[in-house]
Amino acid sequence: MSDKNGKKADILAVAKSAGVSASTVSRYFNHPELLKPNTRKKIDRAVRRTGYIRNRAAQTIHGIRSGTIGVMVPTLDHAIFAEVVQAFSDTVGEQGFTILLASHGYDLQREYEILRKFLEHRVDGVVLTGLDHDDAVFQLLDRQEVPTVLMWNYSATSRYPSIGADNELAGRIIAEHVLSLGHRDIACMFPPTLGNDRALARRETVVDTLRDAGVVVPEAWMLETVYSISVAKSDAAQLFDADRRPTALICGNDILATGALYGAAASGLSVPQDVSVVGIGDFKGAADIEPALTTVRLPARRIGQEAGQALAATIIDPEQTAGGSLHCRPELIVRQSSATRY
Amino acid sequence: MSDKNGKKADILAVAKSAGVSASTVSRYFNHPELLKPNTRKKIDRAVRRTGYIRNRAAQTIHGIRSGTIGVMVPTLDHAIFAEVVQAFSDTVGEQGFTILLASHGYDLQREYEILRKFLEHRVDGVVLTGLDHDDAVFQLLDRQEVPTVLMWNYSATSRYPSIGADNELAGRIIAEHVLSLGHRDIACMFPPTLGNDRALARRETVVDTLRDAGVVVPEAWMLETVYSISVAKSDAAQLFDADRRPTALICGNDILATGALYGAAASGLSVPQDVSVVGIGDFKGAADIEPALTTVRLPARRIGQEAGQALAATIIDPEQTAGGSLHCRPELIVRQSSATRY
DNA sequence: AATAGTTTTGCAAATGTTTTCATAAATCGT
DNA sequence: ACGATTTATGAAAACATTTGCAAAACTATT
Repeated sequence: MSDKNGKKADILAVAKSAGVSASTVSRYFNHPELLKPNTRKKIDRAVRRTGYIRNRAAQTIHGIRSGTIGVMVPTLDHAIFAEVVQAFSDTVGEQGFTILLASHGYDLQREYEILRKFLEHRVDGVVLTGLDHDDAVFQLLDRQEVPTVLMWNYSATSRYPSIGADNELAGRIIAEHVLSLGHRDIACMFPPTLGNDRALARRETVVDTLRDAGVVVPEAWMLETVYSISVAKSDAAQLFDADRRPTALICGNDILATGALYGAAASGLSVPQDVSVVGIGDFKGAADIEPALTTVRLPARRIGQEAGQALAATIIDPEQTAGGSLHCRPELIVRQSSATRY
Repeated sequence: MSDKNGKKADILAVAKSAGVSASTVSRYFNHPELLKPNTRKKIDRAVRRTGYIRNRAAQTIHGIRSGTIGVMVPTLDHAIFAEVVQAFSDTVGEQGFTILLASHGYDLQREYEILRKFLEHRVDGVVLTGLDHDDAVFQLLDRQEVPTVLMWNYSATSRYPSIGADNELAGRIIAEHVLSLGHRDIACMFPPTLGNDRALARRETVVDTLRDAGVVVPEAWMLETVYSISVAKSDAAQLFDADRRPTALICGNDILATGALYGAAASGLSVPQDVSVVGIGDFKGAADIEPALTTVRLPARRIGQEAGQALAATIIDPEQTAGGSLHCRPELIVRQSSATRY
């Protein structure tokens, strides 16, 4: 069925099989309108016959775009990042890009190494998660002049265009919500903030907002809990079983909040009557849990799309679309897990 | 600080800057042991000075491996796939591979297109999710002779090495568990099976196993529910609110089961006293929900690792490790959501 | 100091494509 | 049927590397 069954077909094999030159075959793919319909047909058949597949590596060394975008996330194990990546990938996929994906596990040194790998592959652009990165990372990006967007977080003053939610705002929103319900005895549960600027931003703002309202969170109520429902559950249960307990618990993300909800149940407390529990994120399922979780929505899907849109645009026309950061505003979603202190 | 600040540095710029030839620089990267320590040092400095980053595209056209692996999943929005991908990526990352990731959204035609893209990028290997794929996909793989593994599902007779769990077995295990508890009035809730061989395999086997035990599931109890906690919740609630209701509900995955648990609560039923609910998957959080979910564990993490291991091995030494499928056995995890019919 | 052997380096060809430029073929008006 | 345009094709250079081979630079041995 196929010519030259031995080695894999290259453009020359196709040319030979079609009785034309390599240049013509190249044009067949890149500028088909320049070919006579008849030649086009001949080449078409030859391509089929030989099973030829274009070699992007060979194109790339001509300075042609590689058609890849490097995407870096801390981990895919958090549904929220998976969602962002999915949306991003779909969006740029429509424009013909394929993503190179890697996760650094909150290790900034690894992030640098992976970025180098991306650049070795001559990605047309890169997306990093969050605003804070090793200085070496930024230097590398500067030097290589590769289109970059920082996604997930937003800051007007970020070093590269940032597209995402303002996590400080998210923290403020949820803190103000809890305060507005009259709570004064408030505990916090946040993930470790090392190498995680999102979590850090949220925590700081929550604490600040509470303090500005005259509420200080006692040391013992300032929980640092790893990203895990079961750990959050037991940490929360322990908190609730203590002599004195808070009337509200602000969690750094919905996973912790979910665990906290279970923890409350395990301690025999009912939410929101005995204690209010709130999260940040509006992860999938937050609406469905019992009781439905009050939280701040970080629009993951939209962020992924906007980031994809923006990066693809910059890659395709570097002049035009340089620079714009975009804020995907977080939004308070009040459900059943929070109520007025009574 | 850097020479030739204009254009991006290539190997020749480094060579010039170090006062050696391009070949020597190439060897510096590929066979450093062939260089004199002194030359090595000179080149080292020149690389730093010029900010040179190797161009894998240019290497790839010499038949050198591209260092990429194409990974195709239906979607990243299911935590379980995200988990597999994460494990896979980490595993092959250790061997220096970066993954090209794409999702086809259960559209087999798109899968073919994406596979072509992968091949254009000259991936060193590809991973597909599940056993069933368009014939064109298999033909392409055959023809291009690219190392391939099918992950997530296992079958001894798969067309390419498959590494994953036997979904039929998973279905049988959970069905037998429910039967063993004495249930006879059993409902099923499965996702749409179009383009989803995993779900199909599970459903078929569940139904068969029940029938073999003399239990037939009435039409009205055979729910087809999209992958969504909230939809599952309302579907389950509707099921439970009917005149006659089952004493057990077998769900095709843990997301549906989670929804069903909420649905039961909404209908005022307690699990497992009034009704047993079981899932398949053992997704993260299945252990933590109230009541903790009885399910069949599909070892996602392990599957990703094993698949990565196997594929990397085949790529690095194609002769040695051709072919081995591997079964990551599913395992019944009995928790609180199932109990003897009473 | 000269020879043989070994290690290190450079030259040039090769890799699979795109693209510029030149040429051949087709089309057109007369 | 003729030259003038226009259109379609091919030859060769370019891209950033690697690699086989040969030359050059060392070492060791006498």
